[in-house]
Amino acid sequence: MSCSSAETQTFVDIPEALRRLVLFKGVSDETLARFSQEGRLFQYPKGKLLYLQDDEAKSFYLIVRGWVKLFRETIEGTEAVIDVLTNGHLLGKSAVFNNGLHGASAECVEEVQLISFPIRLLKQAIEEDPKLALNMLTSMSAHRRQQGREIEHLNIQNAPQRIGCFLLRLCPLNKETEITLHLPYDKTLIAARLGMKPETFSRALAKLKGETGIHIHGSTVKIHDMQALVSYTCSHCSSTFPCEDLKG
Amino acid sequence: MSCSSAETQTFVDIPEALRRLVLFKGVSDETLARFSQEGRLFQYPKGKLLYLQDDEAKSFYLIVRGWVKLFRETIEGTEAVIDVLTNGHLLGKSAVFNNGLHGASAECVEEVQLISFPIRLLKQAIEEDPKLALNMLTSMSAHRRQQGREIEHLNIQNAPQRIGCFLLRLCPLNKETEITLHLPYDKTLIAARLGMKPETFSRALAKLKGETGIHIHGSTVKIHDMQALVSYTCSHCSSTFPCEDLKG
DNA sequence: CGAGGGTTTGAAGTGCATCAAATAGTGTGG
DNA sequence: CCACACTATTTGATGCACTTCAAACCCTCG
Repeated sequence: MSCSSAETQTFVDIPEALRRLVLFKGVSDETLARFSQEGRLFQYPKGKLLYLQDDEAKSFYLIVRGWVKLFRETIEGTEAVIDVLTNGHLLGKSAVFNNGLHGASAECVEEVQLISFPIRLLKQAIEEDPKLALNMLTSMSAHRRQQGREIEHLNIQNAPQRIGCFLLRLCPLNKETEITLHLPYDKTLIAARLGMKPETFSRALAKLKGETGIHIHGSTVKIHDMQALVSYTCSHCSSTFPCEDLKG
Repeated sequence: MSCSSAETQTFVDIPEALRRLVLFKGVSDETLARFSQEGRLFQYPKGKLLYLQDDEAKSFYLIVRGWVKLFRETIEGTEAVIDVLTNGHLLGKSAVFNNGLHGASAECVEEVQLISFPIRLLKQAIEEDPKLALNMLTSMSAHRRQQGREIEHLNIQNAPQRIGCFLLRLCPLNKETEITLHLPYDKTLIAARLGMKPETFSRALAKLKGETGIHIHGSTVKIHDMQALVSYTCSHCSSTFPCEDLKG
């Protein structure tokens, strides 16, 4: 396994990490063992490019720690951020159905630990293990629904509402009381993720603050009236509040 | 099979129609026969609602003729058009992975002929026939890529460019010479499909005309310089021109 | 012919982008 | 611990794109 720049290896229980994934739920021990055996842990610094759009996909990855940005860019250099992924998310697996090519580029947003697996294992396992194929279908379907919501958001939510929606998806669902949370990555990236400019993000966040009484200090957000945030944000969306989340 | 309003039955070769679908490629004759046997042809008038978002899905559908609008709406009544489908497209199948609920509403845009199949057949067949599961994965994956492109378009293309992209996807790829085509459904609906208002569509189309030399008369579009259209449109997109299409 | 929906046009407003500059925050070396 | 460099974030001023509201036009169909 040849790898370019600054990466170190630490201990991670790969079989255990795999077992926790929805994608591998109910999958045969043999299959799991094969993945475990060929999985390799890496650590990459901020800025490390994992792969480029249209690269041939040799591996797919499970993120163990840190954030990875998925993006595509036009000839003119404009960049569209597709998604930003972290712990427990899988990366690059859909190349299996894309002629073996990556559909987007992936870059580490900060120091990242991930496990890489040969993508041929996945391709093979999907064909041989029907359970894995079903899991893949479930996960892909959830992803599709999520994308559908995003298309809708871009169409009918304004900037402050898109931010509200982003914040709500960070909230733990159980507690009723005041919620404090931290923005998971920097505001510029959140802005790009939501399809807006940093300046717009800043102003929209200020507006959201005024409209819903949330409190912001740096990357800390305090929500004391969840209901106000939900009603301001979700009125312009066809989904009802606790929107499903997705991993894998 | 109970059905509400004005529908009539005509002859359609259901086994043949199924065989043409990518989704059923390589699927066992037995499975195909089961679907054929339970498939029912219907004809619905313009405006007919096939199902509503969050309805329990009893059937999925294969469109034989006509156009069907897929949409979702907010509590406040704003409508987002997800997609508009026609001949050879399947409708409602993803409910299998959505707890048996439809993820969007579906309405006939004009007189429509379609074949309905019990969705339980599909659910069952996916679990029993690995080939069908794989086909489903392939088709879902293509759909996901398409959605990805749409998210990108909403982010980085302007209105005239989105229309240009829409037109390009209607063009046959072989011929080099002048292309004449007809808008497949009315402009108001195209506008909604592209995430803009009818007025914007009208003005943006006029602008596109000025920029690329296309000619428009009613619903007829003449493109004499394909290259001009491609370069105006696709410069703000991360995909290169002949974007893949998808059915099923 | 007249009604009604689809389409276009005009005038005015809103939201987001852009450009420019100030401010806050972070990490570095001294 | 401070000064500097550099980046992230905010703020202000201005412009463009798309929307909104209103009205005209056009086409089809009864």
